[in-house]
This record gives sequence, structure tokens and C-alpha cells, in this order.
Amino acid sequence: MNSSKKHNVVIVDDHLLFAGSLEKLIHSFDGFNVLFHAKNGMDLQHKLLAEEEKPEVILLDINMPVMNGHETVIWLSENYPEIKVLALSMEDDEDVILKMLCNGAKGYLLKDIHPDKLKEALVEVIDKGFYHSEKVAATLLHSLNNDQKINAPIFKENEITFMKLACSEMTYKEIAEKMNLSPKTIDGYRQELFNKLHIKNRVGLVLYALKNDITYI
Amino acid sequence: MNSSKKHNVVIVDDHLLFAGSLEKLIHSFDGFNVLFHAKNGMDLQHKLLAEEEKPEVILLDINMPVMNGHETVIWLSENYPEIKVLALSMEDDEDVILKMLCNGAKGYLLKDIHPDKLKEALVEVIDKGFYHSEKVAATLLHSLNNDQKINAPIFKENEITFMKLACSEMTYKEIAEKMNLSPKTIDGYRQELFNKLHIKNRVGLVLYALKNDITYI
DNA sequence: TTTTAAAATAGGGAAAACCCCTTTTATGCC
DNA sequence: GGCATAAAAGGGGTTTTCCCTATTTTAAAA
Repeated sequence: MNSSKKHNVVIVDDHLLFAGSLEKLIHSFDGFNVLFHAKNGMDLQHKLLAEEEKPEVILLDINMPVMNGHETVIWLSENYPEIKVLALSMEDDEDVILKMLCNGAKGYLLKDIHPDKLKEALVEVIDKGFYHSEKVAATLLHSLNNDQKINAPIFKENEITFMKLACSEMTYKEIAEKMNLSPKTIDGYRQELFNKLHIKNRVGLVLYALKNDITYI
Repeated sequence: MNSSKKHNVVIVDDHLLFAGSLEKLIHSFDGFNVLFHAKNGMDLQHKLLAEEEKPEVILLDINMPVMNGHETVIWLSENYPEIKVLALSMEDDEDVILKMLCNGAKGYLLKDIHPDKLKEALVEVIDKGFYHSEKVAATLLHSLNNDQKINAPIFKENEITFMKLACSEMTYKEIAEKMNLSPKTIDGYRQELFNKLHIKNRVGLVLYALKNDITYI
């Protein structure tokens, strides 16, 4: 800590109960003050513009309705780059963490951390400018090492469209019509995907698409 | 409130940060004390058995690893029926709410409620023996009125097994073998389900099964 | 024991899915 | 233009799915 004045924090989380509780916790930390909380990114925008005093740190939930953590952190790094954002989330999904950090978050906290860690994170992000818990660091390291994306198949635009449409009751003929292609071309896409994904039939394709969120549903 | 002594509360939630923050919040309430917290149902069992003093109220998260809220509330109502359980959850899924209340929870709180509501709920569950927020009450009412379950199809055991197996790359013939039935019987199940569910083909069946969690996956 | 209803099974045929192999068409590059 | 390459389309055949319409088996009810 390099100042005697209290550090202002803002909480952005749609779970009021959590936000409210978190506020109590942060108030119990020496040298920290909660300026206000916001229900989502949109709410934060309004309140930041209205509020004279700006926070040093924003604790930002990722899963929110209206305007989620990703969009919010992008907006923040464009409009208030001096405010340090600590992302707060349930899941330790590698892609999500990477996305948040790439978009400008200074740290990533999992909601299952010990309350003491939060204080540690707040102090560190103010002093050093960033904070990364062991678990998140480990997750990132893991994602760099055995990077699944290397073996992950790459799809062409049409293949993705086809896959999405295959997750419906349409016949291949109907899918062909919808995509303005010959049924034979669709037949080709199908075969190509079956080979790529090591699947045997359309059910396999549907299961793959749903598991990987390649879907209109 | 009918006693001057502090009311003991226990928090069960795998999100340490939330649990810790919530503790601060509850401590700030007049007349309430947090006895301890537990990471999941299993942890709660051990701590309840070890601890001399029992809580009046347990705030119980539903989504937990190891032993979730459903299993825990059943165990609690069998072993500590005098402890009042307030279920705590993100989602206002009707089925989940109903299940928790049927299994003995005295109330259901959504995590996006205002902190003041939590105090209200704690006071009420101690005084009246139950608490239901407007939103949950409305949700339940809604579920009773336009009860989807009335039109919801009822499945026979074999139909369910078949549906689960259909969500795989097995052919109907292979499914028949697995179920020790004639392929023609499977053909009958298929047709029956297609009619019941107003679907046209196996993809429709897979989508239905996955949407309704009728699955081994 | 007969009756009856539901579950299981069958036959047969059309449509769709699946598969391999070839040809045409589009596209970029020297 | 000539050439390589990939995408699109076609030929033709097997298997699986789909959808009728019966018949047999099973088990419960009368």
C-alpha cells in the first residue's frame, strides 16, 4: 500500500446478495472503501459517468445479463484505462480467462477463493498493477502446454453453417436448398466432417456441435 | 424475533469468497451469528457432527460439487429436522425450486436478491418457520397455473432407456441388441415417441432428449 | 378360464442417410 | 493462358431410417 487515503473499489455483479456481502467484506479490509455497485456493464457506464469520484479498482463479474464482463472490460479499457479491472467468475474456463485478460483485465479471481486472497489481490493490483492467483496461472500454463487447439479441427464457414443446420429436423436435401447448394455438395461436407471428427453418423455430428456450441439453438 | 440470544446460522457454499462475504453481511445483522461454513454437503455433515452447538438456520447453496443441495437437504431433514434450511441459488428454475421445497427446505432465495431481503428471510424463517420471496412465489404459482407437466408426455421406462441410447452413434439394431429386444420393437418405440413428441426424425429425438436432460451424456 | 388391453414383434416398402469414386467448376498463381 | 488446387456436383450402390399395417405374446382383469 503506498497511500494513507482509502482505495475506492466498485463492484459489478448482478447478484445483489453477493455484491452486498462482498461490500461488507471489503469494508472490513484496512484501507479499502466501496464506492458503489452496479448490476451490469450498462449500469456501470451510467454510474461511472454520473459519479464524480472514480474507483481505482473494479471487481467485475463475467456472467451478467444486459452487458457482460467481456463487453464491459473492453469498454472500460477504452474509456477508463487507468481503472484496474479484476475479473470475477465461477468457472476457470481457459478461453474465458484468456479473453478477459486479452481485453484488458488486470487479474482474474475465481469465486471460490478464500476471502483473504481477495485482499491480497486488491493490494497487489494496486501496487504491482496486476494479480494472478496460482490456480489461474496454472490453468493458463496448462492451456499453453497441452493446447487442445492444436489438434482441434478447423472448420470452413460452410461447414459450420451446415453443422448448425444439421442440428435440426431438416433433411440433407432441405439443408442443401437452404444453403443454395447441391445435395451432393452437402453430402461432401457431411463426409468430410465425419472423417475430421471421427464420427459415424448424423447423431454424432449433432452431439459434437451441441457440445462445442456450434449451434443456432 | 422472539429471543435476545443470537441466532446461529451456518453457510454451505463452495464459493469461499461468497461464503466469507455473506458471513460479514450476516454479522452486520442484529441478532445473528455465523457458526461456521462448509464447502459442501459432505463437509457440513462432518462439521455438524463435530460441532457441539447446532445452528437454527442453514443457508444452503444448491450447485455444489461432492454433495449438492438436493442430497444435503434430504440428509438434513432426516438427521436434523429442527434445523431450518434456506436454499440459495442462482437460477429460478421451477423444477429445482419445487424439488428443494419438497425435500424439506423452508425457503428458497435467489442470489440476486437485495441484502436486506436476506435479513427479512432469516427473521421470517425463524419466526414463522418458512420464507418465500415474491419472485419465487410467483414462479411457483406460474408453474402451477400453466403447468407444462399436464401436457408433458409421460414416458415408459423402456422409452427413456431407448431415448438415452438414441443419443449416441448406435444404430437402432445395436440399440435393440443392447436392450435385448427385437429391432422391430425399437422401431415401435421410435414411432411412438415421434408421434408423442411431434418430431420427424432421430435428430429431433436427440434434441428433445438433450433439452430435457434425458441422457447418459 | 376366457377376455382384453398393452407390449412386443413382423413384413414390406419408400425415403433418407451413408459411402466411394469421378467429373466439373471456380480460384489463385506463375 | 496454363497449371495446381480446392470446392462443388454427380453417378451409383448399400445400409439405415422411417412408416405403414398386421400378428403374436404377455399379463392383468373379469
